[in-house]
Amino acid sequence: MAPGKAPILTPRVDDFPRWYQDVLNKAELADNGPVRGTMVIRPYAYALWERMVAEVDARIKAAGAENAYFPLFIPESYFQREAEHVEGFSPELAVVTVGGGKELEEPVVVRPTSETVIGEYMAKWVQSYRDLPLLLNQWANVVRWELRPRVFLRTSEFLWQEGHTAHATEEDARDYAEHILRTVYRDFMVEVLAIPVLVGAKIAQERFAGATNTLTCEAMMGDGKALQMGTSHELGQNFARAFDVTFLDEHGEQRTCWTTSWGVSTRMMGGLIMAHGDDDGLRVPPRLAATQVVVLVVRDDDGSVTDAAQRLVDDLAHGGVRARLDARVETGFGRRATEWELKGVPLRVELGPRDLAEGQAVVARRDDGTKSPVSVGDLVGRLPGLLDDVQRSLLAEATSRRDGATVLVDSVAAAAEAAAEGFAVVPWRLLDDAAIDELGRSAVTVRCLQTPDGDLPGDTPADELIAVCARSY
RNA sequence: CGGGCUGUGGCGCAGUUUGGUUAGCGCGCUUGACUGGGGGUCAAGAGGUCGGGAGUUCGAAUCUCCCCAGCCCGACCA
Repeated sequence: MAPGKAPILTPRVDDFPRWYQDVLNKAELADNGPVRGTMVIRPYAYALWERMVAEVDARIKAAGAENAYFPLFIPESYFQREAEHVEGFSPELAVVTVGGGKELEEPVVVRPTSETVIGEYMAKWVQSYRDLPLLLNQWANVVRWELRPRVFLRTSEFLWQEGHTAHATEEDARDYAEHILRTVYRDFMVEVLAIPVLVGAKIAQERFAGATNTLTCEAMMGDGKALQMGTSHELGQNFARAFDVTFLDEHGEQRTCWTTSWGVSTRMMGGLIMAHGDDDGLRVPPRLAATQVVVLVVRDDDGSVTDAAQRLVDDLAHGGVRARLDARVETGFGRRATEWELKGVPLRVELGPRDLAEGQAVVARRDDGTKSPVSVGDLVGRLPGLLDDVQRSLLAEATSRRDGATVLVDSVAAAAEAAAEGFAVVPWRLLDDAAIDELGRSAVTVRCLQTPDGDLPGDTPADELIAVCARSY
């Protein structure tokens, strides 16, 4: 940005939430919906979401689950069947009481999550141990009425994927919940989103309503606060009992299933923005980017530059690069460059008459802002490698920022202080209920429990675990 | 639910205290010219039930009353 010019976005250090809002607007990502707490996802953001869906969906399928679709409307009575589930969700339910102009005999809940309906059908479909495991997933919208909405992070309606599985044994269910967390969620977040995430278990107070164990992927945002990016739950036999999901085992014994559920949502869009965004806007990691390279025609007097740029885009596309042409020469160069930076396109190729005469183009990296000339003939060969560099550098930057803002402490007071700026890691045995209350007074919560080497707790004794504490979204 | 604040072109705001001709400004938008390697310059335009209703007044964005919406803080929360 030219010195002396007013910044396009509120600088992050001045007001991070304001910056976030500015990015949503200026990068044309989303608008608020007409009903409080709802959002409109604009095309550029939706294209990113579609990329997330494609990547996550492929991993879910690789984990053996199949897609299905269950209804948006759920009989209210279903929610009554699992005590903790009702208690947890009733404050945020949207309930339909009128249909077709008539008062409904039984009110209908707009799904906040689908354990209950899916449980009902699992009970029908699972009869024998041969039907297990039953591995289902659905892509859907859900509604949870929110009092403090924030676009992408907490909205009353959001898009997500919810997996629901039934297993013959507790061990099998536990393994699968862990498998999803590691090979679907963590892998996607680290490898595609370039966001380093901590895997861990939620403490009892933070568990999903009705779960026996909740596993989580926690990321650190640019302001040091934590964001829960995805969760995978062991539901024990709570829902299986409530919905009578049972089977005959190989010995002819009637047994109750063990179920899991797991989800990631459009909240990841918020995570993407806040983990990688800088004062110039969004920075999209290349593996996620719907547009990896924008070829920008700087100026064109006779059409020759645009022709060359179009050929380049075609060649890149043939080489498997998601490239896009910007030949809007009637719009100033600076404006267009700024626009693509706001949108975080990883690489920008600038092509003008001057370049064309010299047989080169200028390649600008969004991650570090550097520009370098590359001969036109080399572009198709070199850009894929550059995209890999950008991908790596975004992950490296996010990782070192997180590690730099993570402090090991050995007292509750020190944890509260450290968590004001980032993550505080404290021995779990130091945190009794009173300590958790004390942290809460500084808006600090236990984000997850881990083994000392940063893995899921598994069977590790509780007094050997560490607690990651932070403020959170 | 309690306390505080705000509603004025698409967005952000001034004007309200002390009522007074035609309601301004920045950004954005449209058209044109010159431009063009970082939101370029100049010119000409479009766009308004001043949140809604009632009242006071010769006259209301401005004063009074009622209502609505949103924001912040508290309380409550996967």
